[in-house]
Amino acid sequence: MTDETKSLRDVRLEKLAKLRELGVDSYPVETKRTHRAVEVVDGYDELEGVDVAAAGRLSAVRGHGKAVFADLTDETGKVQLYFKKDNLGDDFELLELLDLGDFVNAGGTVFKTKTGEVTIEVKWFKILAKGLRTPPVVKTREAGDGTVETFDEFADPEKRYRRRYVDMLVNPASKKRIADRARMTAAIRRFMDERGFIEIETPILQPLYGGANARPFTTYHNELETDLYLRIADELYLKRLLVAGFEKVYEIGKDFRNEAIDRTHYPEHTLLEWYEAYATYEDCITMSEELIAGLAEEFHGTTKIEYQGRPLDLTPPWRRAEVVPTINDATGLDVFDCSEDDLRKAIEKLGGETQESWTRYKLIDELLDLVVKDEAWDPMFVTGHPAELSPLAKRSPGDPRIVERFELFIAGTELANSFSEQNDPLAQREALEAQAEARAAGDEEAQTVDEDFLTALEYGMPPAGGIGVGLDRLAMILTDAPNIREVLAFPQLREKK
RNA sequence: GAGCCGUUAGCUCAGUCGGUAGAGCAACUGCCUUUUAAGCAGUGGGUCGCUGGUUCGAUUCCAGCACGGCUCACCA
Repeated sequence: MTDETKSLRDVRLEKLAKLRELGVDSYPVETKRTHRAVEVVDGYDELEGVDVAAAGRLSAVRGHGKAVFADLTDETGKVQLYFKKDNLGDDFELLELLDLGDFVNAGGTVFKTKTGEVTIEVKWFKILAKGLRTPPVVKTREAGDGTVETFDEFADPEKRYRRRYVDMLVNPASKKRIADRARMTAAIRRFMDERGFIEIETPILQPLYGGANARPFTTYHNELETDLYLRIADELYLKRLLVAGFEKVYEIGKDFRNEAIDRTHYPEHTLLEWYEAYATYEDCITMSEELIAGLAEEFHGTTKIEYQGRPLDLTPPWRRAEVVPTINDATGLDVFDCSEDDLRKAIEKLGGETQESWTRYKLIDELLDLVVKDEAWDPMFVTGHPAELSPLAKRSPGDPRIVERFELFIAGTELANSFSEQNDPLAQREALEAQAEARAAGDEEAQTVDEDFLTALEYGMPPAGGIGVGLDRLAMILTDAPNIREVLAFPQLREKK
């Protein structure tokens, strides 16, 4: 804490002490509240002349000698309070001991000022909670055309993220994003539930991690005396539920990947996964179009939205691009019938870089990025990945070199990944053992062999379509957030030393 | 991990071609009983991110470090 903070804080501590001397409890238990702020404003026609009581924070104070105007802000918005010495007598002096940010309970008669603002003429008030810190004072002015000009916005990203409660307190847009995200999650659950899916929670602490290629967080359970991993995907457990006899399951939860943070990546990210028996990845295409287009309609009233100043058309059906033909067209190669050297040259020609250790399939993956993903803005399904890139997917009946899979790209980032799920226990074992080999050869992100999962498959898993959808990124698109941190309530920053 | 940029009052920002800093809002004092970025008058508040170097003198120049932002790499 700096000295300056202390001095502002000291002033408030002194006021708190004075209140105590006067016998005022600055943190009382009881609140009397009949209306929320915006209910008073919107209900003016019925409430004119009626006594109401509101509670909230003092967000502005405008003194006029023997009268004071103040804004009282609660979760709904703000209502103006009018304190008059004539009405309040000695209590009027207590206003001196209130500060911006204090929680206050006030009751009185609803009226409209000369300038037409709905206001409560206060007859009584009491402090509900004294604040010791001065909140940043952000002021706004509404122009005639409805645009809002903001002064001294609390804008430093570091300060905003480190004290997110202050950010959300003084920046309505920050708070709205978080609330919109919650609405989005609720809408998704409704969407899934309406279609007969049930949400089942699967383990976050896992003895083995799988279902994706990523480095995990490791932890230790004292009583079991064993290392455990924080899950990197829900996939393998949700598929066990298909074995168990559930036909439509989903889960919304956090996955943990021990990786760097950037604009679209965060180590604990929220994923929606669903699995539907007797469906294929084609069904997942339809359903993801319906889900996301429906959310756009719900949030924006249209599927033609804007993201970061650029039009984004979410109207289904969405474009599709097949991996192999697209790469072949762009490079003039046949990716299944050319040398690794050709692939490397093609990558360099497209402005990419390669690493010595990369396998053929990693090279193809890189080409995929360069050729397909970078141009994807409006939604695009990238389908038909080489089988070696997708150990948990079923091979395409028409071409065993590729799988029944899509990745969905929107606004330049991957939003979903889906396959017709591999349910052949022997083929699955083979694919996972190939992963384990790659792992032994140094690929830290290759998957491991989960014997219990393979055993489950041997009991029989129905054919199924499955998908994982990145909900942080979906929230970014729906709330026009430039950075993943904006859709997280409390993003992590490096500790200040 | 790399490159570029940033860090000055509670908040938003100026500024010092090197002589220990300013504004608005917030705070404090006074005036003001329909204001709303209320107004008017006045006051206080800063080891200029940290540590070193150069210098008579560093917040300013240089280096290192910390934290952050953007871009790239990695990745969903």
